[in-house]
Amino acid sequence: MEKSMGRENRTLISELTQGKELAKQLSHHLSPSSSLEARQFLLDKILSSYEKSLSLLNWGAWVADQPKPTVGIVDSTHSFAISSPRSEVSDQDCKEECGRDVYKKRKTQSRWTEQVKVCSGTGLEGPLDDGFSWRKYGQKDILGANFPRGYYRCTHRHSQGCLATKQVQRSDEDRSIFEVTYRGRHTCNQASPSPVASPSPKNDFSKQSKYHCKQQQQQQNQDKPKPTEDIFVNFGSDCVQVKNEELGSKDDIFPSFSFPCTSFGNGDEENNIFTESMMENSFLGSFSPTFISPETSESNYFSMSACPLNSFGIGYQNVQTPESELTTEIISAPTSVTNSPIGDWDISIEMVDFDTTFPFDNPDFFA
DNA sequence: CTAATTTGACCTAG
DNA sequence: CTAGGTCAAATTAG
Repeated sequence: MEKSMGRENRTLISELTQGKELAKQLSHHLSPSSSLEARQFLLDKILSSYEKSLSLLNWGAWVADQPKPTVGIVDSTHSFAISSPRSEVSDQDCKEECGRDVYKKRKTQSRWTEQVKVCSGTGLEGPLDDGFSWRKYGQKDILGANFPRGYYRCTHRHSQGCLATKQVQRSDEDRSIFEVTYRGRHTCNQASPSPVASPSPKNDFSKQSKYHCKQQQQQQNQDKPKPTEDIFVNFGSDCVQVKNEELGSKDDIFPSFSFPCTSFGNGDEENNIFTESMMENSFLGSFSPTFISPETSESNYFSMSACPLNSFGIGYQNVQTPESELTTEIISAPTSVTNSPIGDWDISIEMVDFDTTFPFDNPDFFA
């Protein structure tokens, strides 16, 4: 256990350090003479670093019961976690017995939205698989939306009382955009949430091999008869955007994260073993840490940290939220990444204790 | 056979 | 009252 923690810490430090240096690089490029691309590139890298770091903090620190008030994201995340700490847990208990109580709690549950864009355009789209087993329990036509919304809950709801649920809906006009809203956290012990390392036993898609399998259940529209075959989507061009939202609160605006999993540049690599399974464990603040087994968590860390890595800024375009209707109150600060990221991330930076003493020349990075 | 999905009824919040 | 979310019986898939 400590081993993984150590590794994690190192990764964290490494990421932060990198972010710091990148920021310095960026400062060099602030002069108008610098190329915009260079700046974009740096920005993207910085964001990626922070994102990764934050995620690590989320899991590692929190599980270890260490309410680090570090960064904005963490903070905001944390807040929803505590917004209904025991209610979620007790709910599950009560749920079985009290039955209809669910409706009430619905409101208090933390949730966050992940926007998945599949740029493949091959016609076969499917939401990314987050590594958990979901079971569809409902579908609803949503007002103003052309596509129905699918409701999923964790398969282990009964066996382990896992309350995690998610909703999947795809954008009206942009069929390539899926909005996945997660609710609650997984309290179950899933075999191997990270398909990257080990494919889940039940879904053994050998054809999807090394790539992260997105054998997501078909949460589809009725035009598609049976997408069972391959919902395999071309990864090279997936973009995932994650938004955190706390119900009712708007001050913890944490801008959406963009994970340009675009393999960009180097053509088709298999390098992009990305998954969008990151947010899974972000909200465990309120749950007993026991539900995560060391090994499980470890693999989680892995898949998560793998994601934003190759985000080279150049080919990057922010998958901004379709101005249409992104469900409720999704924080609309999507352009932050390209437009004014620093501003939004400002808090993060200072809280992380940016070391301003570092000399402005780092040979390490840049080009 | 078991497990997952479908689908309309039901329930709640706004 | 309406829209969104969930339940649960019926159906389908593995």
